[in-house]
Amino acid sequence: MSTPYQPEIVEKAAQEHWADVRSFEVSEDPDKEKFYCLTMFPYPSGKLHMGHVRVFTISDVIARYQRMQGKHVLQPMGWDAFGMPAENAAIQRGIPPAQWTYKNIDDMRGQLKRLGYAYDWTREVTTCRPEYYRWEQWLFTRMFKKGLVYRKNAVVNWDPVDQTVLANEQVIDGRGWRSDALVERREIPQWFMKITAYADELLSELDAMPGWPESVKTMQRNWIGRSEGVELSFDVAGEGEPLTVYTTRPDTLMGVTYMAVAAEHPLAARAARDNPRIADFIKECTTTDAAEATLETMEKKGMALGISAIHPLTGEEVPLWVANFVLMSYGTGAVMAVPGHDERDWEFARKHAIPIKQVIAPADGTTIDIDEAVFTDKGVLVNSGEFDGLSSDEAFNAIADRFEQTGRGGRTVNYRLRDWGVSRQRYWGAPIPIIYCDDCDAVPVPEDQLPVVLPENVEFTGVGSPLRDMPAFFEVACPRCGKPARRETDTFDTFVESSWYFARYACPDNSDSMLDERARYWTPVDQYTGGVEHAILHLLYSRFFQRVMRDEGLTDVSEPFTNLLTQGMVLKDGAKMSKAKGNTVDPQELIGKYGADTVRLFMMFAAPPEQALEWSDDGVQGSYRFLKRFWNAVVEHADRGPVQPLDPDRLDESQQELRRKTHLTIAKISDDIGRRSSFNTAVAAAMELLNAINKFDDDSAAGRAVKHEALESVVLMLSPIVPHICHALWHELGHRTPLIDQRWPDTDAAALAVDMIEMVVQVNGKLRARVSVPADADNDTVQQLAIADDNVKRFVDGKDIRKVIVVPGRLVNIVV
RNA sequence: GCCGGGAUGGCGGAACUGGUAGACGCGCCGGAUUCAAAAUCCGGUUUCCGAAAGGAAGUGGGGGUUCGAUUCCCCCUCCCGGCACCA
Repeated sequence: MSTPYQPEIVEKAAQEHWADVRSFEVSEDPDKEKFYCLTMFPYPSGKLHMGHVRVFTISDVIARYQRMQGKHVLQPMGWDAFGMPAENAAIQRGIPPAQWTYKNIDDMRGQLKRLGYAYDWTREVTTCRPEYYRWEQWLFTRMFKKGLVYRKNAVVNWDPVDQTVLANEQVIDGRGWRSDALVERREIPQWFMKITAYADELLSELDAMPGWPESVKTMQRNWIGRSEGVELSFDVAGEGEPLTVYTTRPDTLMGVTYMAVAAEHPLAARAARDNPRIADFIKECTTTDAAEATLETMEKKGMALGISAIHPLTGEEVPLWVANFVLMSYGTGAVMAVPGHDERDWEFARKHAIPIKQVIAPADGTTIDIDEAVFTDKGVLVNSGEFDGLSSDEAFNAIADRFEQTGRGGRTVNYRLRDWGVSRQRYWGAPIPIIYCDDCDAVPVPEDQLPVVLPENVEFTGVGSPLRDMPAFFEVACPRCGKPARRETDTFDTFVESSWYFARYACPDNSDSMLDERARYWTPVDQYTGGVEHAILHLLYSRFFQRVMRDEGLTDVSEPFTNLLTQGMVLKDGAKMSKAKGNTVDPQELIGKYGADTVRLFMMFAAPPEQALEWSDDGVQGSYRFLKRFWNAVVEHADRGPVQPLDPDRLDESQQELRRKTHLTIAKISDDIGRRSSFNTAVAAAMELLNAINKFDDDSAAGRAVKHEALESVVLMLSPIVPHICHALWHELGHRTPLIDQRWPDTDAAALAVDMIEMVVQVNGKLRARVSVPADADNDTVQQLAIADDNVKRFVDGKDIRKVIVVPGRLVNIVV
């Protein structure tokens, strides 16, 4: 009786072997082709969840596959350890955020090890450690000196009851999640990084990134939102300062019938001084959260200010409105409104009985009724005086020229992208290295005083940051003049840590500089894998930081991630697994029941990596069943003793057939994993081959040799996905050297050759027969064979053959 | 609201460049084994008509291009991700 499959024993043995010989620890070797395989590092939230298991397994399969291709593979792991959940846990359980975080990291590291991932644990990075975040503090001070960071007022969600700033996530239906108070938009001074200085480069380089999904590049392009337009100024009656607006459609300028400013705009404030209704309206506008989705979906409201702007071309007066959909943080906080040719302006004008003027007519000469429907396409100018008859594009230039000549505006390039606000009014983050001095203003902390260490043993109440109650932290001397000064108590956005960790894995132990020569060897990341929810922010900030580091002379690399794979979520009952929904499945439990390999196999088999994966308990059992069949097939074969060497020239037909299947499968799986990242079909192909092996009943010496080759191939090809069972089965097949050091199998082209192929015959596009034809038959022969088929005759006889299409090797379509 | 993605048997999915729709797995049905059950093994399984051979329909809905469309184009519905302080 053979040994049954016992995952716990098999997996322990494999993991001990990898640990003993330090299989995954790598150092720089310029003679070898490197492959840097990285997963978006996890937030240490407590325990591993299925989403983690999925993304880490995908990455591990790629890393192990590349290693078998002979690459020198680095796969590190670390912790995105700052963030709000630690503060929440601290409030709920009275544990300091640091203590909670370190405990979670220890738990999750243990779970990762049990899953057998090929990580170089000597490079582990934890972002809440001063030895990590000191370098982003250092880079911030460098950026300060270059003018790449600056301070300005910016909007936050203010909870008037708890007297705290809330994250967008903490605002539920416009109310604070704990206080239930209506949230207000409030402006406070915050630090910004000038990502817009890199907008052009971040945009144009996307064209040279074939390794990224088109969808992600499109999202980034749209997010950066480069537009070419015209900036023009309107005089305001009774005001010295003109009102400047930006438009991409200066051709519609003659159709302006009103203008709108943001609630926070000085002109709105002026009008509110002697009009309490306007003051109330402005108050109402700021009683909302700051999320763009909220502002874009709420009812469009506005109020006339009783102030007029002067149309810069006609001199006519147009009324000025304050509107809740105009944002102070976008552009100038003011827009010109052309209701005839802009959807939102049209609806607003209809609602408030503002005149709608048609100034663009369709280019094809059709007439339209502008009071019935808005017309947003480009066309030909009408009702526009001297510009009548020009096309929209001609008018764009004519009007832009006019403003440039009069000095009242001109062509500008505008970006939707805004500078990155990095200040957070929270405790559990990296301190922003700034000291405020009454005389010297904001002074960056000098390099020799870094890091600014976050005190870890704190009393955490949840109302405001504890740093504000710690004079020992914030009472400092001004680094420039030595007078008493105050340290910044805001911390960095946690996206700052995740914007450069990938580079730090190359040299996590360097205490003298942010990066060193080792980073030049390992970066850029060859394969980056993570959730599609990071398609814009994290990936764009990382691309920005990489360039800042480049311009600081730390690296020559501009793009941090050469190839990107965005994996889908893990769902159960059609919804994302989450504690709140109570539909989570604990990976630990499943590993205990079936072993890590079964969980890994199911994750890779159940869905393509980019798509959402629907959890299925039955599916996991199916994966377990497959591994048992796999185990038994190899063990039973091995139990029959050693095999003779394979002689490919002396095989009978069924032996040739199995050998052909083996090499077809090698070609298929190599392509699926290596080129397509299509792991689910790779597993399916391996299952098919194993089914063929199990049906192959031939105990002759040649038969056993063919079977041996087939089983070895399956073991090698499944090893990136289920490395533990394959490690054991490789030994079972008689090998002394461990599987982890084996190369990927090669396809033998000679084994793929066939004499006859099956072709499909269609009549008028409908499948009518299958015919067997010689592989080298020409089109005429194929056509004759197809028409000779009895069932084909039934549909062709008595009709005229109009056309015959032969797709070589595939099908014949007879059109009658 | 805006940007990106998705929809295929009872279920997860396959069909890669416009060329056999439903690979592989789950579930279910039937059989073998068993005192019995579990486990395992063998066979079947899109729907409808038919004993079968075979035929008809069929990839979210509507239209179009093509000898041929799950695949390309237009319109629509629903679902998911992101929207700058969740990570």
